[in-house]
Amino acid sequence: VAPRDHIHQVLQQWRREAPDLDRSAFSVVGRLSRLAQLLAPEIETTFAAHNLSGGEFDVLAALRRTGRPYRLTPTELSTALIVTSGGMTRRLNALERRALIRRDPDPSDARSTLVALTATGRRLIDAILPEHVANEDRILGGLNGRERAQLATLLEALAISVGDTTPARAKDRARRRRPRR
Amino acid sequence: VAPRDHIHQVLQQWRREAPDLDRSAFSVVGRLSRLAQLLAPEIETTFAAHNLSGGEFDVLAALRRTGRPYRLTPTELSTALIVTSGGMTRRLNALERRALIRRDPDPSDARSTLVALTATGRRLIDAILPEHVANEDRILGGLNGRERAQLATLLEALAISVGDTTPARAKDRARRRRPRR
DNA sequence: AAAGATTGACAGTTCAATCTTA
DNA sequence: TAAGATTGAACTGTCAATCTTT
Repeated sequence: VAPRDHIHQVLQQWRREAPDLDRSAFSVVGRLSRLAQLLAPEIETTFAAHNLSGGEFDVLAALRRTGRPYRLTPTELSTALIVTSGGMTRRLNALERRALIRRDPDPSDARSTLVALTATGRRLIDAILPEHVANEDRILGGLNGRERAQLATLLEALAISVGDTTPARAKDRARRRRPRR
Repeated sequence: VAPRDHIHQVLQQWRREAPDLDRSAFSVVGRLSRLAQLLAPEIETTFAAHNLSGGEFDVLAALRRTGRPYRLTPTELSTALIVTSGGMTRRLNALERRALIRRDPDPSDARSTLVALTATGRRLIDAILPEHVANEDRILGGLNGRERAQLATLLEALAISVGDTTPARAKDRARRRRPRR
C-alpha cells in the first residue's frame, strides 16, 4: 500500500471522532508546523558542528546577505528574523562575546547601534553556508525540481496572503509616513 | 507590481551576494519555517482565550481524537507530539493540576501510567475545537480549495520522504520485532 | 540491561519595565 | 511622547541523571 504521513492518520482519527469538523485547513497547517518541527533539528546539526545555534546562524546570515559593509541595527535584525528586541539583545551578546559581530555606535542616532560582522564572523558564515545549502538539499532530496518549485510557489502565495510581504526599510518607511501629494 | 513575500527578498539578496549558491532548497525550507513561526502565535490566540498553551492543547487534542476511553501513555503522547519525555511530564503536570487529565496506574505494567481525559477536559477540548478549526480556516482564507489540496499533497510527499510515516503502535511494534516467517 | 517516567540544570524565548535619546 | 536597546522575571523546551519495574 502507498505509505501515508503522520498527519494523514491524525486526519483519519478526526474523521471518525468528529466527522462534521472541516479538516481541510488542518491538512495544511498541521503539516506545516509538524514539518517545521521535524526539520529544525536536522538543519541545526550543521550549525552545531560550528558551535552556533540556529538563532545565531540566522543573525550572521542576515548580516552577510545584506552585503558590504555587513551592517544592520538590532531593530532591523529583530524585525527581519521575527524575534523580540529582548531576544535579539541576547543573541547579539553571545555573538559579540565570541567576536563574531561588533556593536558600533550609530553616528546619526545615539539611541541606536550598528551591528557589524567581524572578519572572523564573515569567515565563519562563509564557511558554513555551502554546508548548510548542501544539507537543506539533502533534506529535500525526496522532491524533484518541479515539486520544489510548485511547493515554493504555493508557500509564497500563502505567505503573501497572511501579510508576510517585504516591509519597506526603516528610512523609506519614515519618508513615506506623510506621503507627498 | 505583483507583491512578493519576505523570503523572495532574502533569495534576491543571496543571488546578489553569493550567485553560485543553489537557492532552490531554501525557497522551500525557508518559507516552511518562516510560515510556521508566523502562524504559531496566530493559532495560539484561540487556545490562550481558554487559558491553554499550544502544547497543552496538543495533548488534549491527541487524547480526544484517540476515541473512548480517551487514554494514552506518556510515551505514546511524547512520540506523537515530538516532545521529549521530560517535556511531556511537564505538560501533564500542568494539565493534571487543573484536572483536565488524570493519571491512572497501568494495570499491565507498573512502570507506566495511563493518561486520560477527565469529563472537564473533554468538555474543554470539545468547546475549543470548532473555534480552532474556524481560526485555521480564516488563516488559510487566501487559498482556495484547489490550492489547499495541492499544498497538502506536496507537504505530505515531503513528510513521507523525510520519514514522518505513521509508526506502528507500541504493541504492534513489539509483536513485529521478531517477524514470523 | 533496558524501558517508562520523573527530576533538576540549562538554553532560548516572550513580556513588561526601565533608561537614554529624539 | 515615542523610539531604540537592555534587563530581569516567567515560560517552555531539551538533556542527562535517576529511580522503579520488566
